[in-house]
Amino acid sequence: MDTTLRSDLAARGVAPECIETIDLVRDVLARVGDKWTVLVIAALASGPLRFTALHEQVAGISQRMLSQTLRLLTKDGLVTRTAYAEIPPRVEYTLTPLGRSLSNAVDGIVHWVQEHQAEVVQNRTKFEATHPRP
Amino acid sequence: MDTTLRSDLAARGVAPECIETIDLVRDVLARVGDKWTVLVIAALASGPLRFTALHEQVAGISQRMLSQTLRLLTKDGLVTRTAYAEIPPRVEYTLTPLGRSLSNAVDGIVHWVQEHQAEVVQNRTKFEATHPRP
DNA sequence: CTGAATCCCTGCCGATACTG
DNA sequence: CAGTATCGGCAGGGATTCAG
Repeated sequence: MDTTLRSDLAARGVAPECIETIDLVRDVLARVGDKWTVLVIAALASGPLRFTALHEQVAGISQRMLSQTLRLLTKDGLVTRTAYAEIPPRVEYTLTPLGRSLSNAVDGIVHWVQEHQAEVVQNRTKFEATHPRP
Repeated sequence: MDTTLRSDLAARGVAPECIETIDLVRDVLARVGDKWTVLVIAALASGPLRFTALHEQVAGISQRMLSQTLRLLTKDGLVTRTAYAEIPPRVEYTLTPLGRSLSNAVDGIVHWVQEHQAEVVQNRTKFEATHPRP
């Protein structure tokens, strides 16, 4: 846990419950900002999927990362894991209502990108043109 | 640039312009999900600030990271950098309209956290209780 | 099929020191 | 004041192997 920021904020008299919120905001942003989480959520948005299906649907993800991502999502209550006692085993992952609501919040950023994509790309190329990196 | 995902998506026939958007969505999410960007944007939301003021306002950030973060934000056109030819030098950073619009989009996630904070925390503790990690 | 465990490499980021 | 340069730790994540 990032103790540094917490103590820095506390040192300047920020209210504890406010620090908690700031901490969780950063935590959630880091989570949705990681390499795979949003892709997994997006894949689950259209309905429940089992492990292998997810592995196929989310392009390029490794088993390790899929497993880890799903465990974290399950832990936060964004995804439910249902294991059926069969042979071979079958496990289904489903987006919870909480997970859907987060997905909707993330959609806000997706829409922002869709609206401002051209502008950002243009800014980048213009910046590189005026700021030569030798 | 994550070539892997791009080729994986291309291999299954996803439209090129759609891949570009997906790429930029991940890029923006990774940016706002990094350790400092949102804090810097939040600090600039209330008005222009110079380098040192930002360094004091954003708790715990190093000069290196502040400088780097500001350069990336400037490159994308989210922040403008204005240097005054004085001694000692003075540089002001200001959020652009584009930066403000992104800030608003991120607010959606902040609100989500504020609404569902308790639920997430509760889910986590419950998960740890039912999933003992020796 | 659904993972967990291990190895290893890369890149992020903090600390420190230096410049115009 | 406003940065850049350099070094080093360490955590994210990919490939592979093992297990239930």
